Amino acid sequence: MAIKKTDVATGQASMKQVADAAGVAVSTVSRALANPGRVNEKTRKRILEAAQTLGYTPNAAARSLRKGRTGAIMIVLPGQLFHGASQVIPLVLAGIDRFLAAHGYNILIANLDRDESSEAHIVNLASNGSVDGAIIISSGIPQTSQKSLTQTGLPIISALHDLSHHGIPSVITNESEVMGKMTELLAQQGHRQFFYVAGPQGMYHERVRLDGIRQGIAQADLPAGSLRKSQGLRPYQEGFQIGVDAADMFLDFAQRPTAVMCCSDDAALSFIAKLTTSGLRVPEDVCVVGFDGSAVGAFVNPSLTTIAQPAEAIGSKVAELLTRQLDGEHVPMVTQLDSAIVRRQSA
Amino acid sequence: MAIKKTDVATGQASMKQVADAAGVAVSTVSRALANPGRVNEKTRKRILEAAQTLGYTPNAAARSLRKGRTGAIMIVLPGQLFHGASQVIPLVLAGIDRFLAAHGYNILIANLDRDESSEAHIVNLASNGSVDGAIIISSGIPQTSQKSLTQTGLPIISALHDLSHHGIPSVITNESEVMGKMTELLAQQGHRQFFYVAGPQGMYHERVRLDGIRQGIAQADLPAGSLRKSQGLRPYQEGFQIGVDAADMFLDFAQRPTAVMCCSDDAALSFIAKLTTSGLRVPEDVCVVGFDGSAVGAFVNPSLTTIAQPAEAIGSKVAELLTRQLDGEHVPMVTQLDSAIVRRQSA
DNA sequence: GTCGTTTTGGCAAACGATTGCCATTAAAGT
DNA sequence: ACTTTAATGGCAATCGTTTGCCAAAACGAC
Repeated sequence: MAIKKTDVATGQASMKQVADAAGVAVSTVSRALANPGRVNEKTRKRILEAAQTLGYTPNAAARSLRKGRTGAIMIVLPGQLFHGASQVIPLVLAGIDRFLAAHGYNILIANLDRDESSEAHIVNLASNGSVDGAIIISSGIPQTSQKSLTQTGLPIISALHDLSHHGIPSVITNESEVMGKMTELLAQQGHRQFFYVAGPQGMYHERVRLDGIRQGIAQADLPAGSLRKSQGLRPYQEGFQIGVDAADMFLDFAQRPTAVMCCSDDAALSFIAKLTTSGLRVPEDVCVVGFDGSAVGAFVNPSLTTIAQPAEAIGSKVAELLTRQLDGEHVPMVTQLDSAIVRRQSA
Repeated sequence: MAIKKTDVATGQASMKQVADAAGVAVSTVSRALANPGRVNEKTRKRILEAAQTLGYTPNAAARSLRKGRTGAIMIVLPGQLFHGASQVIPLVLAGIDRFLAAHGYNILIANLDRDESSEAHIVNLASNGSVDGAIIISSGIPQTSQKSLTQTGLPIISALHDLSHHGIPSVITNESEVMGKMTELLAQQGHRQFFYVAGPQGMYHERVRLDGIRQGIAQADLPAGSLRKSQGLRPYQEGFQIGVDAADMFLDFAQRPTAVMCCSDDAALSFIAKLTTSGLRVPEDVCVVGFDGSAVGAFVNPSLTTIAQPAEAIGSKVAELLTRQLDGEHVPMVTQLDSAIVRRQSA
């Protein structure tokens, strides 16, 4: 603490220094910068010049301490990100980023993983005033043994997962409906036996997509037994292994289904690769459809029929809802956007 | 400002409230929490209990204002992230995250894009005291018309790009050497004409990799004219289009090269797809190798020969160097880690 | 019981910005 | 010229922590 007040070499310039340089009080500097009309245009210009010369940047900690807001939004990711070809999460992020940046918010990515320490970190960020709101992407509510994110009182919106029953406004897609439509389409093409390459059992997406398939099968007047599924022991991040495991199971069937629907494009790609290696032809012998609409799907052989979610739109919608909530508006508990079937060679 | 000091309903509990509840002064609470030995074990226990009951979490803004440090490290991404199958950046991130989390730092992802406003945002974060250090991943130095990141005085480390000539310690791989080795390997297999599917012209990676290929060609006693290359008009993010464009060029050659090396796996995948569609066989007619070691490469047909960078190791190394620099240690300007050739079917 | 030493806890000053309130000055109205 | 009103700038409190310094209390040695 031997540093003198007037020390200029200490990296950043403070408002005090700008004030001294311009010959005014700090309060005037503050107003000149934030409150356009409040200070005489002439002094204001002098202050701006001084700030410019000193390379002044307002200190974030001091500002948010005083204002009680930080202008930052926390993004909670589903964890162990990006281990496949799927681009859904990055695109959602891009949508969020675009909207929030345009509205003067910063985004703060809270986690790259979802282990115990990450959960603690997330809840802590929410509790210690680092952020003004949170967006949960495609996952459940972060919580530690002590406290859950909802208990922090922070405004939260969920993307891709329906968490409305926990009181969290959610932006989701009609994935159930689209899966049903896809099933009907395949049935119309003459398929009678279906196989679903499942993601992690019991997860939200799995429940609703499976529901959709079952409805599609009923709609096509086929027996419920027309659908078989893989076990669903792995998380989405292990998409390629999901496909490989499922292919092993598939190849062992005495009577093989002819239409295969996968929980992700990653799973579909490795599933197809394994089938091809075993001498089966896609789509001649077996039709395979993915899920996600990954860009890579257009550049593989055969190109991949899949379901594309409006990922970027979901992102900006979620961001919009959060900012509206921060402004005290009331937002709908469920917002639904439409996914689309992308028809290519594999089905 | 009509809120009374004693107002408890205001969300977060403050240290003052904990102090009151425990019947001590705030300074004692602070010491009890941070400075184990400094306060009597009995009062300490009472304070911890009070904190627990009130759900106290120290305010981040206040703490960092006082301490002058935030405990956060800024990550600068190369922009428009993750539009292909490459996993390099995410893996580097994972490595960074693991190391920094273990050492008590938070990570703050500064940008998802790299446009003008992102650059400004990055420089601003560095200037306003939000972070203690920065890691630049595979890109140049962020700068606005006013100020560059280096001028903020913030400790910086670079990953994947060699920025040592700007005074920034850098962790890179031997990509030049490996490309040379790969070229020699192909020459040994009998290939005499090479084609390089180029990334954005003039970029660091492009220069060193091309150098490596040229050296490999010289090493194999082949004329410099054995190497042709595509134009390199697109950024890495448009990897699939890079491959498609290059394939168009390739197919137009009167005398086609038989060995193709690509700047990314994305480019290799779409290049192969286009060739296959045009009736060429890989690897029988043309050998193709990628770059990145993407997971998807093992699950396509033919599976992709590629070069895998030690991405996660790079991440943790970069993080380690930064923490050491923050502790006042001197760190080497260049650290090099080894990439490896992954031999699969496409070459 | 006295004196010296070590614990232990509190006071108050920072950190850097924002903002309510007041004093001064300038402009306008009569 | 005198009063009223508006414009302008400064003082000082405040946000929630951390920490140097000091005083009180506890302890030990004699």
